[in-house]
Amino acid sequence: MKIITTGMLKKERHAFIIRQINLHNKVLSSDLGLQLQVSEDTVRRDLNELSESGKIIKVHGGALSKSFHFPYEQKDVYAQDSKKEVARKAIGLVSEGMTVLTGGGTTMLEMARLVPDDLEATFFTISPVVALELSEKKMLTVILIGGTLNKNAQVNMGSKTIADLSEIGVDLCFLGTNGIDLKEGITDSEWEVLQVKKAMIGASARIAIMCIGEKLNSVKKMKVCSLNTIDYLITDLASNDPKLQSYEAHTKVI
Amino acid sequence: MKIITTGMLKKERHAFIIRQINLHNKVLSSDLGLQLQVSEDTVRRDLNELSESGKIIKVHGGALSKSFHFPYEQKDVYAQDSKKEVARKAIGLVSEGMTVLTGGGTTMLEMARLVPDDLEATFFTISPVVALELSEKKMLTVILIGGTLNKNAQVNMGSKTIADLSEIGVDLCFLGTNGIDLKEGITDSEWEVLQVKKAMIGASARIAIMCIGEKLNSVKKMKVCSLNTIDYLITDLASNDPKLQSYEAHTKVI
DNA sequence: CAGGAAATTGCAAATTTCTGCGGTTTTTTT
DNA sequence: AAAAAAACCGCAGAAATTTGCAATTTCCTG
Repeated sequence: MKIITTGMLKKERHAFIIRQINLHNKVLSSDLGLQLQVSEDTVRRDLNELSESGKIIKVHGGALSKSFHFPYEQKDVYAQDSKKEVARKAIGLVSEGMTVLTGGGTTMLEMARLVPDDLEATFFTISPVVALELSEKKMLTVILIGGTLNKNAQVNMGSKTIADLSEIGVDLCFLGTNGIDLKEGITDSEWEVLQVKKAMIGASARIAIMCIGEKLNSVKKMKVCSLNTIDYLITDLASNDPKLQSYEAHTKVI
Repeated sequence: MKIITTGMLKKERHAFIIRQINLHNKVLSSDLGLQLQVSEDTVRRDLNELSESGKIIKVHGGALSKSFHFPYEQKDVYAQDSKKEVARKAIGLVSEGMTVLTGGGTTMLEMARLVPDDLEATFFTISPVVALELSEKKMLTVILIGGTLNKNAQVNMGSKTIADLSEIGVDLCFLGTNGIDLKEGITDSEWEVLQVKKAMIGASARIAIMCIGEKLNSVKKMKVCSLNTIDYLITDLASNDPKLQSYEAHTKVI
């Protein structure tokens, strides 16, 4: 990635660094030196200041996100990258002026982070976390669908959420899922989640399912909708991946 | 870009600077000196004034937009200790089984943190931040009132929020305020905020106002309600503080 | 409209902050 | 253990800011 910046104020550099860290979970002093067009000493001084005020964690070679958890196992990191890739592809579907509805979860959060700063659009969401992240983007209108906050999923659920969803209409809805299968379509294991997802589907003209490749061909207890209801299937896999071939008959694979 | 200006009054220069900042998110002292045809010393004095009145953020080399902020940065909390004391007193009003409604802001967030882990109660809130904090408490039911997320206040506002508030009824409502005065009662400076606060008051059997002592006897542009509407006034001051005496005729001072 | 107080502005000197560089130390890699 | 990479340290020049002060302008008031 090449980012050219000139004549930044120190505070701006700090903000830039924080953004880079939020985006990639880490930064290298050498990269920042090039991107910010300053010496690595200056970068290190910046990192020191940010570190002393507790915004980042400085390590040899650069810095890490404060919320960065050291990889417990390789798979976690791998999934993280996969989700970022899914998010990156997903945000490509959103264009100027659209009205979008999103659920919660880490993939949605990643997507919220990747919304371009100059995009003017309206985002409905049932996730307070996603809403707060989206509120960083100046040009967005963010509407939080209320309801009973589910402590595990950290999204709003329940009859109020369902009722409110039934009153809106959006262009595109992003949904995550744990169960997706050729025959059973989209499935879920929790009844409450199921109800909300159905309501979200009902509120949207087009539906995009986001899931990492390893979730393909797994079936949960209850059916959300069939594959034909889905307009886009967004995964981290390459579009020519054989695992995706059989899905292409039912939906647009991205 | 070349902008030629001559013979501007200070007020005009200030307006010009604010415009430039709104446009570009930052200004350089040196640029402004040229654009305004005044010495950089004058520019710096202007920036100092604008900074002191909280319109901009002055940094070495120029100034940044007030809305310039780091993603995730916890803004320096002003008078944090006082607010914690207010929060500590406030949470004492909540008892088992109650239904409570709260607004947003740092004081409310402090209160959310202080909710006992074993308290079983229902909290309605218009603040996603407070909601997420409350969701840490296992025994609470947390209901987030939806609406359009206000980027500055980080609370939900707008007609949807008002409508939803009109449909609920709670035992106790916690409200923060910037303006409280014996004669004018509770006042606020933003119309949208005013509407929401009125709706919150309408939804609750009892009203508790939370504010730090220094806010006492200040008046803003628009009236929320009179002091008699208020059931509790919670401040960080000792209950025998002379500043509080005159309020005791209208409301219970804590 | 004259006169004077108060506010404003530019200038220069003193001070502080910022930044890159060379030399040295520490950490990591080979 | 040696080599390489990254950090650290201190310094000096550049840039920005502060401060005091004098000159000027603005704003009242009679």
